[in-house]
Amino acid sequence: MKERRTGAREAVLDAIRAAEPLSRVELAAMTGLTEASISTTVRKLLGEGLVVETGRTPTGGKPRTLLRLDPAARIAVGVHLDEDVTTYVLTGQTGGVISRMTRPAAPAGAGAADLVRRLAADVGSLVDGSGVDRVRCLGIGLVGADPRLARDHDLTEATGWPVLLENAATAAAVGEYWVARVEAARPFAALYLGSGLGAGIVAGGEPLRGSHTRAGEFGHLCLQVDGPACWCGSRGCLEALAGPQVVVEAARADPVAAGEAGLGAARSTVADFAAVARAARAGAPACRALLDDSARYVAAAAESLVNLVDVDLLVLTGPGFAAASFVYAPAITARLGPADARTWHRSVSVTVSLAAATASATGAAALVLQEALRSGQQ
Amino acid sequence: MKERRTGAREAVLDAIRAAEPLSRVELAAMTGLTEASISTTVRKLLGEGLVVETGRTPTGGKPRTLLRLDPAARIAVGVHLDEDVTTYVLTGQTGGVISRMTRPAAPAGAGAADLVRRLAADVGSLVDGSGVDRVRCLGIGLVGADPRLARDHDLTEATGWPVLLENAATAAAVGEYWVARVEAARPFAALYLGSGLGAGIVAGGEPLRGSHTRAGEFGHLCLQVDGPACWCGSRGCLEALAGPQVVVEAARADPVAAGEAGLGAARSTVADFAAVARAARAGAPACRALLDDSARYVAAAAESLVNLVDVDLLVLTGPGFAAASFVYAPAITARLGPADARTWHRSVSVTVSLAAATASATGAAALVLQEALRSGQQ
DNA sequence: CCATTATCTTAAGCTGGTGAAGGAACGGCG
DNA sequence: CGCCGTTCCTTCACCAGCTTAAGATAATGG
Repeated sequence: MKERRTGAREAVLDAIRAAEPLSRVELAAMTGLTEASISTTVRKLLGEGLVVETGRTPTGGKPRTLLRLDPAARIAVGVHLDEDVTTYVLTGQTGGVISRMTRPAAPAGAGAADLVRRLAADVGSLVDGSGVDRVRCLGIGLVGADPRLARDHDLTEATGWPVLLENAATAAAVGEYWVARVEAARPFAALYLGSGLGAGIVAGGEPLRGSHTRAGEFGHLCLQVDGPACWCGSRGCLEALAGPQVVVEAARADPVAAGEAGLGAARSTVADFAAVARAARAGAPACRALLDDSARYVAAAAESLVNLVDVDLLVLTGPGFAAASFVYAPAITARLGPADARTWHRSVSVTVSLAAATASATGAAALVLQEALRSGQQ
Repeated sequence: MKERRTGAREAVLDAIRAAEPLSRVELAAMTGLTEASISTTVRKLLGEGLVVETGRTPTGGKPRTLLRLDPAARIAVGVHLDEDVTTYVLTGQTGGVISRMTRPAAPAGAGAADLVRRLAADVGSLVDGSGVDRVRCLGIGLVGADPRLARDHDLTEATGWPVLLENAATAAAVGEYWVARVEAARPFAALYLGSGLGAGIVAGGEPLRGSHTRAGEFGHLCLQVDGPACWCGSRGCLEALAGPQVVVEAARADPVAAGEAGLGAARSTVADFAAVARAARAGAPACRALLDDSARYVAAAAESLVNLVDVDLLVLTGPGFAAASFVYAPAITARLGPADARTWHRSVSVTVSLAAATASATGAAALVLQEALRSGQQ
C-alpha cells in the first residue's frame, strides 16, 4: 500500500516524526508493515532512547500506548555561514531548536585555520551551554561552505564530530520536511531567498541532488532569452533580473527608495534586502514597487519549477522570504492560479516557513540526524 | 560501494542491460553484490530464460562465461497514439525493436469501443505476425492517451494483456535509458518534441513523476514574464513562444516559408513541422530562420532545466527533434557553454536519440518490461 | 469473575543476502 | 602425460529482517 523503500526502522521514525504521537497499530497501518514487525523495531528504538512511551488512548479493548520521539535523545549542530553572520543551531530529533547562537561572520581576511578554530570553539560552547550531554550530539551540518572550508575534514578533526556539507536551499528543504512535518511521500520544493535564490526539491522522501550535487539553481532559470548578463555567464537568469542583489541595487539607485529603506553604508545584500522589505511592509511605495517587480519574475520562475517537477507544495524560506513573503507569496499564488485551474487541475499550496531565518541551519542539522538515525549505527 | 537500492535481480538485469556481455565476476564488481549472490540470481535468470550464456573470455585461469539478455525472451508492445498516426512497436528485453507498424490514427469521430477494438486488433496482428510466442508478451505500454481510452481497463479486457499508461516524454526517457544504455546511476533528461514539448527526467534510475504524474511539462517553462497567452492559461510559456504549433503557424503565415516547405492543406502539426525542418535542412533560408528562432527559446529552457535538476546528459527525441535536431542540438550546446565553463564546471552532453521517431512507443514497451522483469512475477 | 474486545508480543519460518571453503576449467611446465 | 597455479563459479552454513499465526496482556461491561 504505502511505499516501503527501506527498512522498518526508517519507516517508523519517519511516520512518528510526521504525525506524533502514534500507537503501534497506527504505525502498522501507516507504514504497511506488520504489527509484529512494528513491535520489535519499536522495542529497539525504546531501548536506544530515541522513542518514548507517553500516554494511552482508550479503545474498546486494551488501550493503545502512544509513542513520541524524545526530542533531546540525539541532537546535531547546524551551522550556516552567511555573508555577514554565522548562525549556529542545536536541533533535536523533532527538528525543534534547542538553542541557537548568532555571531558576525569571520573576517574575509582570516585564514582557513583561524576559521576552523573559531567554528570549533563556537560549536563546542553551544553544545556545552545547552546542558545536553556531549555524546548525544551526532555531528555538524554545514551550509554555505566557505572556500576556506573546502576540506570539512579539518573541522571534523578540530571538533571530533562528523561534518556534512550541504547547500542552503536543499538544507532548508530538509529542515522544512522535519519542522513542518511534511508527509514523507509528498514531493515539495523549498524556495530559498538569501543572498541569492535557490530551490531545494524533495521527491520520494529524498532531496534531489543531480549529477554534481548542484540541483536547485532556481536563481538561474532563464526568464528572458536575451536578458541582462548574469554573473554565472549566461543571460536573462532570474537572479540577474529580480534577485536580491538587483533589488538592493535598484533601491540604492533610487533616492526615494533608498530613503524609505534607510540604506546607508553598504552592508550585506541580505541585510539591505531586509531593510527594503521592512520599509515596504510599513507602506513605503517605492520599496513596495521594487519588490512587486521582483515578485513578478520569481512567480513566473516558480511556475516553471512547478510545471517541471510537479510539486503541489511550495515553501518560502530563508531570510529574504522571512522578510518579504507578504509580497512574494501572493504573487506566486496568483501566477499559478489560472493554469492550475484551467489545465492542470491541481492546487499548489504556497506557505511560508515558520522559522525562515534559521531554516538552513536547522535543515543541515536535520540532515545529520537523518543520516545517523535512519541507519542506526550509533 | 555502488548503490544497491533494491534486490539483486534488478541490479543484475540493469547491469547486463547497460553493458552486455558481462561475466559473473564483472557483475559482482559492478553491482557491489557478492559473487555467491550473483551466482544464485544468475541461475534463476538462466532458468527463466531471461539471460543466456554466450561465449567465454580467456583469463589466467578458468575462462569467464559471458552473459547476455535474450532479446526475445520476453517482449512487450508499445503503442503511441499521435495526432495523425498510431505507431506500434514490439520490443524485446534489450530495447531493440523486433517489429513495428504504423497506421493512420483512428478518426476523431469513432467511439471509444471502436477505438479499443481497433487497437486490440492491431496489437494482436503485430504480435502474431512477429513469430514470437504470444505468451512471451508481458503487456502493452500506451502513450499519448486518447480521452476515449480513459479506462485502460477496456483494452486489457479486449486483449488479455495488462496495460500501462505513460506520457510521451517520460516514456521516451525510459526508452532512451534502455536503447542507448545510459548508466543506471546517471541522471539525464530526454526532451521530446512532438505536437508539443515535454521532458522526461530520470534521476536515481527512476523517472521523476511528481505529485500528479505530471512532471516534465517542459513546454510550460516560462521564458517571458508577460509573454503571449498560452493555451494552458498562463503567459510566456515556451510552447507559446517557440513550440511546434507556433513554428508551423509562422511558416504558414509567411508565403516564402510556406512555399519552401510546401505547406498545402492543413495536416497535423507534427507533419507540418517535419516539412519545415526538411526544407531548412535542404537550405531554405526562411524555414531555417523560423527554426533558429524557436531554437533560441528551447535552448534557454533547456538551460533552465539543467540548472534546476542538474543533469549532464540531454537526449533530444521525438519526431520533431528527429527532423530538426541539426538546428536545436547546436543551439542548446552553445547556450549551455559559457556558464558551464565559467561557473558550474560541468560539461553537458547533448545527443540525439538513435530512434527518435519511435522513442515513445519503444519506451512505453520498455516500461512494461521493466515493471514485469524487475520484480519477477512471471 | 468471566466473556469480550482490542493491543501488543512471542515463536517459527521464509527470503535474500553474506563469508568462507571447495570444486571446475583453463594454460603452462617438467 | 600429470601436476602446477590461477581464476571463476558454486555450495553450504549462517544471519538479518520481515511475515504469518498463535498467544499474552489490559482494559470494559455484565
